[in-house]
Amino acid sequence: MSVSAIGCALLARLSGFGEVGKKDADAILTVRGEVRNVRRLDDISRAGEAPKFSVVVLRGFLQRYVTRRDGSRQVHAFYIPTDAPSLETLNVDCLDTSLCALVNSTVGIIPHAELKALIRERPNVLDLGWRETLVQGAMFREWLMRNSRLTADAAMAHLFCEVFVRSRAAGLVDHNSCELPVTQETLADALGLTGVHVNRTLQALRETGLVDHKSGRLFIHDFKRLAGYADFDPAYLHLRN
Amino acid sequence: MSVSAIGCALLARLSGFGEVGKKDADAILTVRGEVRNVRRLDDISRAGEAPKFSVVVLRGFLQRYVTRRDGSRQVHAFYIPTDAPSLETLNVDCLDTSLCALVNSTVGIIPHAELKALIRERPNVLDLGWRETLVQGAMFREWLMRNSRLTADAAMAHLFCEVFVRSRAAGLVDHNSCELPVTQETLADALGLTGVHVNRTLQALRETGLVDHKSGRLFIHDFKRLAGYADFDPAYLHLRN
DNA sequence: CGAGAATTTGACAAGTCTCAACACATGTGG
DNA sequence: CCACATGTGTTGAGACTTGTCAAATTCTCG
Repeated sequence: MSVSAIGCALLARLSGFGEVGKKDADAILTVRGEVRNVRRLDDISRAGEAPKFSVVVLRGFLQRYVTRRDGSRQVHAFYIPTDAPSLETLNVDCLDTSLCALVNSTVGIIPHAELKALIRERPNVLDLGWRETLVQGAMFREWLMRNSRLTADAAMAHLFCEVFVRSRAAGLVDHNSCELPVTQETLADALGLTGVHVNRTLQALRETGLVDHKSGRLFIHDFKRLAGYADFDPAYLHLRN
Repeated sequence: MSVSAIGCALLARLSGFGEVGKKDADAILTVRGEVRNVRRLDDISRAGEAPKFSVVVLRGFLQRYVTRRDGSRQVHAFYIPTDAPSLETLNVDCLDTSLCALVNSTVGIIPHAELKALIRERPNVLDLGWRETLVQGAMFREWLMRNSRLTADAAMAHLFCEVFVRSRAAGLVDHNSCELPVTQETLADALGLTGVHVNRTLQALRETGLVDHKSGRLFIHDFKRLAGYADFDPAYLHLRN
């Protein structure tokens, strides 16, 4: 059995929120797929297309987004290594969102045919895929709450908490900081704000001393108080432990 | 074979966005479950609980929501007859949202044990459940965009379009109107606005002559122009035809 | 070093919220 | 049938948050 990097990332993700049996794990680990490098701002898939593959992030940082007719943009999710942004597209005819890299990244491309073969062999994997979709749904709901109910400063703090907790779960936190390689403009697209207002809000958060974001990195100086500031509760991420 | 009302609704829902094979359909139709009447504002399940059953709406109107510590509320979705709000809870340990009725309603309660038996017998049903979860995810994303990017009037028009299109797909539209039995306060909880502002916004929409909402019913006088007003594109609902 | 991108700043406009009061409908008990 | 309580819808005035626009500054990278 030859273990692939893609299989490795996929297994890390799927076992993040549920027990994965030995045989299923072995099958997942041998997923072949194709490793692809994507450059910053390259689209991996586009709204309107028919999906032909699913994606696992191996390195870098992606976002899922839509561009509206008037040019404004809404970011729906950020994806860090081991995330599987489009597992669910296996079941859909036409994509309604786009996926792009926010920094040069490496992704695993898993053709739907291969995914289907894996599921045929190990039906439990279907459960895991469903569960992954469901957890992403919970995250969308939290983003909805965040952008609808929180003021700009609390919303930004809340988003920072999410990125930090998910990075920690993926083993990507170094001391008290993690990657968040986005511009303030992108942050604005995620939070439903303006670039200008994000700038001012970030300055305000900076002054609290709880958190900072610079040169594409997030520095959490006091997670507990930041979580309190944002009323952040990680339950919706459905992480184990 | 004895066809149940619950099975009927479930099949209507699942076949709404994908072909369902004959044998699968037959199996779904015989789902037993339990028919339950719930009164207005009764919770069917609550955030924090461990889920034990899934739900199909047979009659009435439900919402999925969270209440925040400060008392504010975010509605994540409205559910009309044939919707299956919590199919996906089959795979989750702890609910992160609550489900309640907004008018006296009748729901089908399907114990997880029975659902699991159905899936064991007809594995394709798993696919359908996954797909249902995925479509709901697409809806959450659209709600996120709506509340983040649209002004109050466009957002309200957009929500009205969604309710109307989904009601039409479920065969619940009478001439040019459908049920939307919610107070302005509830509308505010869904749109991320204040009750007061919803009131004023609704008046503004009323004056356009495109749409009205009164005594729990939505009247669409000119769907096409309303959709234009809100830049509404139903693709995200993934309805067939 | 230069060019383009990203961040920062200021002044002002617009959208939405807050609070408080009032109007209207509904249903209940007397 | 009335009196009343309650929930819902409506209105007004003023405050606050966020957006808009335009320019200046700093950063990044070839």
